[in-house]
Amino acid sequence: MTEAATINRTGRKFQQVLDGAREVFLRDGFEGASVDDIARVAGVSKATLYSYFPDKRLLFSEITQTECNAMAERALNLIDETNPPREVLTIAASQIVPFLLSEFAQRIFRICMAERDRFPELARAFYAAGPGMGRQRLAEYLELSTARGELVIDDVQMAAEQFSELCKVKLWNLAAFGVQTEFSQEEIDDVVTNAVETFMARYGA
Amino acid sequence: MTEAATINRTGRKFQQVLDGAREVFLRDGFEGASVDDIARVAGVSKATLYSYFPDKRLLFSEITQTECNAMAERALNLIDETNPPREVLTIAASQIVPFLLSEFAQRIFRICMAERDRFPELARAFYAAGPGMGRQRLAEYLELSTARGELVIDDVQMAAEQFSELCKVKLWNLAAFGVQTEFSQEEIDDVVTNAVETFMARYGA
DNA sequence: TTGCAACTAAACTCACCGGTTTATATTTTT
DNA sequence: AAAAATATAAACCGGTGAGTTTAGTTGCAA
Repeated sequence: MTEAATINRTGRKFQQVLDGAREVFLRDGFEGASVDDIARVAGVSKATLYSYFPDKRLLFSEITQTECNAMAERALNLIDETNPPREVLTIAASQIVPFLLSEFAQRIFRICMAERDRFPELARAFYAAGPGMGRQRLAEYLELSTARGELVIDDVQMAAEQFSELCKVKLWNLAAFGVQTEFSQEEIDDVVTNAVETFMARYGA
Repeated sequence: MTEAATINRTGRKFQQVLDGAREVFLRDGFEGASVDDIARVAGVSKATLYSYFPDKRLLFSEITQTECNAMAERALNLIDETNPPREVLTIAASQIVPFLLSEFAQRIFRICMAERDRFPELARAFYAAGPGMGRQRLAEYLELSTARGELVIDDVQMAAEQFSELCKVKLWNLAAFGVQTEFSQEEIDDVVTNAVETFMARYGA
């Protein structure tokens, strides 16, 4: 007994269900999304949906985990370690800032916050795959660059955190609180250059 | 006609309702809180509650607006402008960091994120009363200190934002994503001194 | 004492939602 | 073509939650 309550991935319309669930969950969050709505958007009957997934929670976990992995993948291929720090950091910031402001990153972040009590694992997984991974990657570069004598850093983890945080200045709060949703290239560049400038003022060789 | 659907503040137990609603909303958020539960915690019948507030939404707005104003009040009396920047900023950061990590600030933030689509005004009001107000206050000090020649800042708004953001390093993310909830004085001091150090490296005279 | 206003508990309406079942139809396999 | 697997619509179940109604109680003021 004790049915494993697992996911049945064999059906013809499995991918349709995933796609529909992704759309609705990203739009409405966990509580906000109704299973009927997901089935309708997926172009599938509710019974079919339930023949793949034992319940709503597992469907939600599946979607968000997939999304987190996809994000980690994207975040990984950002840094070219051969250039001098100022250049590397400027390029990195130029990619980090718009990503942090993207509809996608903002949605996922909000869902994590909203469902943190219901799904503590979700927020933690997102942290590990997203901000945590990015900072780790950055810390490795800073370590290398310090060894080369290009930077002077005693605590690379702290330095990496500070740089990430400097990338959130101004615009991220505006986006998160819904005060402003569109950002000009000038606004972004301003944040990027100031992040690099402040970072280099402290850690530049 | 078109009943104003307004709040009736005259009843004897009005304050009880507010107190109960504050507790339950802060604990469970908007969707998570049931009106029955609020009435029970407030020690009041549901009919009485509905004789004060036309609906749940308005009750929620009332509570959160009150909370935001209270927070703005607290945040205002932080800075003593007569001391040198390094000291002022260290003291400010020492108060800002623990506040950002407090159960209260975290709860309100999460509720704002969770209900951003349902109550866009709520998140914006919180931003204006909280982060926005704090940064404005800090910017004024930086302006003053720059005029005195103690600091060298061309864009004080940007500098204020950077300092606030440096206060969020490491610990705030851990708290927001539920990875860690308790923080030692050492962890906090580490963030504070590094925030001040980095800030002064860029903007110190 | 009477009358009135606030309050109460409890039952009730109505809508929605997660999940199941049923009876039928379509595809795929043999 | 027959059998087996898969999908379907629609009805259904049990539960919950917002908001209303009702019938009765408390307390105060004239």
